[in-house]
Amino acid sequence: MKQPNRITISNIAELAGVSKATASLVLNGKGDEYRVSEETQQRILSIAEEHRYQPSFHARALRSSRSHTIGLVLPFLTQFTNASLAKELESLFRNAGIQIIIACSDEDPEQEKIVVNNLLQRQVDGLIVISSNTSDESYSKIHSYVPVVQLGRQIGDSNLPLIMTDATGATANLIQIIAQQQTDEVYYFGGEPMLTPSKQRLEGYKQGLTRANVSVHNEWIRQRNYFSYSGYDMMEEVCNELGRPPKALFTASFSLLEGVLQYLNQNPEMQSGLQHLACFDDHELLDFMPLRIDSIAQDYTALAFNAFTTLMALMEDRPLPSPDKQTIQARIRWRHPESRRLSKLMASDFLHQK
Amino acid sequence: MKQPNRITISNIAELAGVSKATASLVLNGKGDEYRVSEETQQRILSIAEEHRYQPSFHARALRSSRSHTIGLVLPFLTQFTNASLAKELESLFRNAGIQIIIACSDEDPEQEKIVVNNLLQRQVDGLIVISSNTSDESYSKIHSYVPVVQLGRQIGDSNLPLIMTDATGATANLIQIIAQQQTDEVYYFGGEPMLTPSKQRLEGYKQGLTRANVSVHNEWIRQRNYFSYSGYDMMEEVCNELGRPPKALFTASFSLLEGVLQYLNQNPEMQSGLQHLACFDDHELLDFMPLRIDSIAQDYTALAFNAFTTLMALMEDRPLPSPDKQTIQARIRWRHPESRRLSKLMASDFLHQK
DNA sequence: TTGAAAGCGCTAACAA
DNA sequence: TTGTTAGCGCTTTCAA
Repeated sequence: MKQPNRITISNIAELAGVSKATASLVLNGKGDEYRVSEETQQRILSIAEEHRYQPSFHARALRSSRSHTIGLVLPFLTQFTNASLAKELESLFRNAGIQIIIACSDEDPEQEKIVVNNLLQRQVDGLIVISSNTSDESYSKIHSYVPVVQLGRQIGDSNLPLIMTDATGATANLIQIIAQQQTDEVYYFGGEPMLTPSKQRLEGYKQGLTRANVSVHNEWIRQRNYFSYSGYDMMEEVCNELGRPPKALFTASFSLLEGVLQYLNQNPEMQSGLQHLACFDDHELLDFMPLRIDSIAQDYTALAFNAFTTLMALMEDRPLPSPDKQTIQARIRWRHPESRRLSKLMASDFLHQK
Repeated sequence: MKQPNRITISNIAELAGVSKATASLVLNGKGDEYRVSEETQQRILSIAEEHRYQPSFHARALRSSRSHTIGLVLPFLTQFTNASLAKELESLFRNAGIQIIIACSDEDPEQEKIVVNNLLQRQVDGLIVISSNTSDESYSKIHSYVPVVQLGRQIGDSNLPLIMTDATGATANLIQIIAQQQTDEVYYFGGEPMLTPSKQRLEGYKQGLTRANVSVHNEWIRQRNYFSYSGYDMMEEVCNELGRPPKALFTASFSLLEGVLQYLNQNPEMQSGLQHLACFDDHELLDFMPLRIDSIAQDYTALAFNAFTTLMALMEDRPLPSPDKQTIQARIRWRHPESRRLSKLMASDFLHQK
């Protein structure tokens, strides 16, 4: 399967009776700048069009050491959050003439190293990472020659540019409302405790309880990893311990919620008594669930857009349009009728105070 | 943001006191073949390792006109089906040393043309397309120099290699069981009628009705496009016409089902009377829905794997491992208790006949 | 057993 | 206003 005889800039130049250099200038829109005569320009352009000239990407990349390609590293493409971010980014960068290469780490730091290396070998001009690492050591090195932007998750306490959701704030607001209704107990199921989003969500949970005057019980807090089976396992564990389901439960991710739902589906007797179920991240289908699950919806468009502008600025050596660390507000989707009522109440209280 | 002084093969050669050519040979594992002395080989290899030599991707691509990159064109990354396929393909190709570039067409043939052009410009070595086109004209041309594999959807009656789900068979089986329970009416909501999967699903629907001795009523069949709002609109339309919901309804995609569910959520009075709801494509969350929705689960792993082996064979000019057109069986997820009972009955009948 | 040299397609100094 | 030239980093004859 061999390439057809690609038409090169030399061919075009020859056909137009000019030199490669002139052709290159014109084809790159620098014709006027270098004062190539209008007539020559037209000739070159029309010949190029006629022959459907397409500059060779790799030649250009080799020459200019810019590949017009960036890498996006993420754990799983099948997680709705990641797919949404990828989709938004893909379209933003494509419109800017930049291809984005998606690489999956499967939430595995080793794998992540491999795929990042791969991307660097391809001379990506920039990197957006939703990292599974807890140390930014390697990324800091990389950042010294290829800009790196952290999206959605902070790697340890990295100083690299970061765009993420205000998880603490949103979680605190959500938990506060739930804890006001369910002062006896509010359980928390989380993923890898070392990941920054986990810390923030847990912090938000604690703040929420405190604001509702409910003291934090450590036995309410369970953390494992973000795979859905962990949600299942933790739910099973708690239900067995209590001999009943928890009265209120917040899961720090949608995947964990799926595990919990699976458990409930297999053990329907555990559904009654579970008064409040809520989770971080949102899905349209939650609107049609019998359980009224409150959820936190991240703003993918804003997250992607800010990551885009930040990386573009870095790649073009422009000053950053906004601070290094950017926090995007999330929106809480109230589905539980009582939660909805209370949240409205609180909002109006807030207005009155003003 | 400039690249660090990349270490090139010339550097390595110089440090090892050999020529670029020798270094290249050794670094590409052709040392023995060309009988480079063991000692020289070791020297070159260890120096390369020490300096973490990484060959320049673009130089190599320029020289060999193979980019070790393939393109994957799909409508939306946020659709679970596409994300699942992309994920499987990404890992298969990565393990084979090939990067995959994902490009979204947003289900728009014009956009698709643009992104495909983009990919070709990057000299992808192959193309996997989940196309929104109805004519394979341009792909046929492309296929003459870059192999193209159709995945999940056939473009018109294209002869290009094709891997897809046996939608007709699965849909027929599903509909047959439903129609046996609900002989009065079984509605069908579909997407773009010109797309092959639409035709196959509709064909399966008709076969299923026929097998159940229910005659096809054209007013049961509505087709628009695959966006979820169309599901909503069609549902609204039918409910208004009938003054009640249809007794049984099959949607040709998950997205259409979402629209239907949204309508039902906003018009809860229309939920009673809707005895059977089923759809093409599956989602874990359906297990937790109050409505027992039967669904058809495609086998993403098999689809991706076959697309992978087929494209690899084409790229390496090997004979195809399997026929040009490959059909993958789907699995029906019975959730409605009566459907489940009937389907088991039928399976055992089938065994008895044997 | 190794090296010299050509060239993939492109851009950008520098000349003319 | 346009052309000449020198590489970017690599592979691959061909020659030694």
